[in-house]
Amino acid sequence: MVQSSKKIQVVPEPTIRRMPSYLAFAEGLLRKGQQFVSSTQIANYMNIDPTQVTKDLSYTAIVGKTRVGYEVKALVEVLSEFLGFTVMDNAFLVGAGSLGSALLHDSGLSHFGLNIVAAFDVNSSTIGKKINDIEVFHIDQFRDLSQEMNVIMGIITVPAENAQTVADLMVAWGIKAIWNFTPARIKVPDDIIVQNTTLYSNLAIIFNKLHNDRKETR
Amino acid sequence: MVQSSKKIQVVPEPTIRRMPSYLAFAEGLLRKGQQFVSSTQIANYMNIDPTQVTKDLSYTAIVGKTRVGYEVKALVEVLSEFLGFTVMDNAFLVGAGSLGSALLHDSGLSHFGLNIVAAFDVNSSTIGKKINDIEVFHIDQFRDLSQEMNVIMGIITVPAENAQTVADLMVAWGIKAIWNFTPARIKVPDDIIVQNTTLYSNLAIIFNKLHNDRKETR
DNA sequence: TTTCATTAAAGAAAAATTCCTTTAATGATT
DNA sequence: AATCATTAAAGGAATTTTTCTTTAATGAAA
Ligand SMILES: NC(=O)c1ccc[n+]([C@@H]2O[C@H](COP(=O)([O-])OP(=O)(O)OC[C@H]3O[C@@H](n4cnc5c(N)ncnc54)[C@H](O)[C@@H]3O)[C@@H](O)[C@H]2O)c1
Ligand SMILES: NC(=O)c1ccc[n+]([C@@H]2O[C@H](COP(=O)([O-])OP(=O)(O)OC[C@H]3O[C@@H](n4cnc5c(N)ncnc54)[C@H](O)[C@@H]3O)[C@@H](O)[C@H]2O)c1
Repeated sequence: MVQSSKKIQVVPEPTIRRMPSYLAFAEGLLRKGQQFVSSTQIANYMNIDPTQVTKDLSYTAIVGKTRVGYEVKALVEVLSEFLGFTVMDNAFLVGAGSLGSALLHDSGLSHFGLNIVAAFDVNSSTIGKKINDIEVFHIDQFRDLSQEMNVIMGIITVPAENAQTVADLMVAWGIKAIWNFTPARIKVPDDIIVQNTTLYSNLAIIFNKLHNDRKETR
Repeated sequence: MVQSSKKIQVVPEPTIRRMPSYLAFAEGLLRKGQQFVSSTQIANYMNIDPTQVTKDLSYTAIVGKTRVGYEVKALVEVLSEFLGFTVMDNAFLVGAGSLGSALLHDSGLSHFGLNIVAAFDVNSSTIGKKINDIEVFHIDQFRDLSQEMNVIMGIITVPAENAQTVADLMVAWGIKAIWNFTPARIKVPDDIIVQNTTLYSNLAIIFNKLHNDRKETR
């Protein structure tokens, strides 16, 4: 079948999912001063097949050296670049509750290219406060701020029943991607990217394995 | 090919991943008083193919009625049961920092069958406190408590560099499954179930789509 | 210098997953 | 009562992803 625009994204999603872990591993090796790392080593760390690693890495610019492996420093650079972690993207977070606060606290996000510039809520007890130096505004101020700052991503951490309302708001003010942490599935125009992160799916997988006495890592 | 022990887990992992969202949707309909729901409706909500829904649901006990769909009440019950959300499992959480606290606050977990009975940390400023009625102990008290309580799962929310230490501890005290929120990949015996939940993978997927001007939901 | 073992890379095969097609059932409409 | 349209279910095709196999390169060891 001829696919015109779909051919753009050739990198399999599972590959992209694994890459941040490759990166984290490589960064660790870099700190320890290791110069080269083989696909076998990475595969062993990840509990996957070595050819999976080479295939995944073949999507990036890096080339390995036979009998030696990949240069750790180059690997870190190439993966960071490839994953878009080197350019900072600005984001708004809506719902500065338990999960929202945790994300605001997470320095890992800024390390991986995401800069949360402001948070929003409706609860007067949190509005006006600063969480990890990020101010919490009332949701009504959303408009003014999104214009000023160059914000392309919205993070939704409100209760599930309010997810759609918040999503609509985000779309209205020109946000391009939404990271949705609620179990609710939101409806947005086709050109808006939505990434649903449902923690409970992971729970379901664990329970399934537990009840079937299985022993996989993945 | 003949598969002896591997045949036990016949349910595809992607199916299990989708099920909690079906459940959340069905629960919403139940609250609204809707009696039946068709695969088309569910698929529309999830932005997937309707046959995917029927195939997924075919792994459970529920049978749909032609021209009507699935009974919402039965669907909720069957999915909850199937996903193991009806039996409560006890868990320990180690690392009562930002993310750990968020999880301790999350009532969704107990709704989905996970009961965090105690938290552990090394930071004296949090030890002794209660987060959402769950007490934070010093990590050294881990042993005594895991014996007393019937704890089968360990949740790791410490900094990545301490993940392995904590995992070793959890294994030593008989925990059967580990839910690992750090980007580090931990090494455990084969019979221990590990579920890695790396939020940064989701970030990588968003960035990839953003940079390729794609427009998928998934 | 020669042999050996380890490795990346590429391509093929296998497996898993999704998507499509067909069939039969049945509530709603006429 | 007859027709129509919607739906679940089952099977198979297509696609995607993983795993296996082969090849060539090269550092280390003999
Ligand atoms: N806490 C967790 O660890 C966790 C885990 C998995 C999923 N989640 C999901 O994340 C979401 C949030 O969970 P939480 O535990 O942080 O809940 P929470 O109640 O602690 O926080 C929600 C926040 O959103 C705010 N809010 C509500 N409606 C709003 C609106 N329309 N606009 C702006 N702000 C609004 C509330 O004032 C509150 O501060 C839920 O959907 C939950 O299922 C949370
Ligand atoms: N905060 C987030 O939203 C977020 C998002 C994605 C991933 N993560 C990951 O989750 C992990 C924790 O992140 P965080 O933001 O909660 O960090 P944090 O620093 O807020 O919390 C870590 C906690 O672990 C405790 N700790 C450290 N070593 C310990 C040990 N050996 N035993 C027991 N407790 C110990 C610390 O005292 C601290 O309270 C990190 O690996 C991070 O990458 C966090």
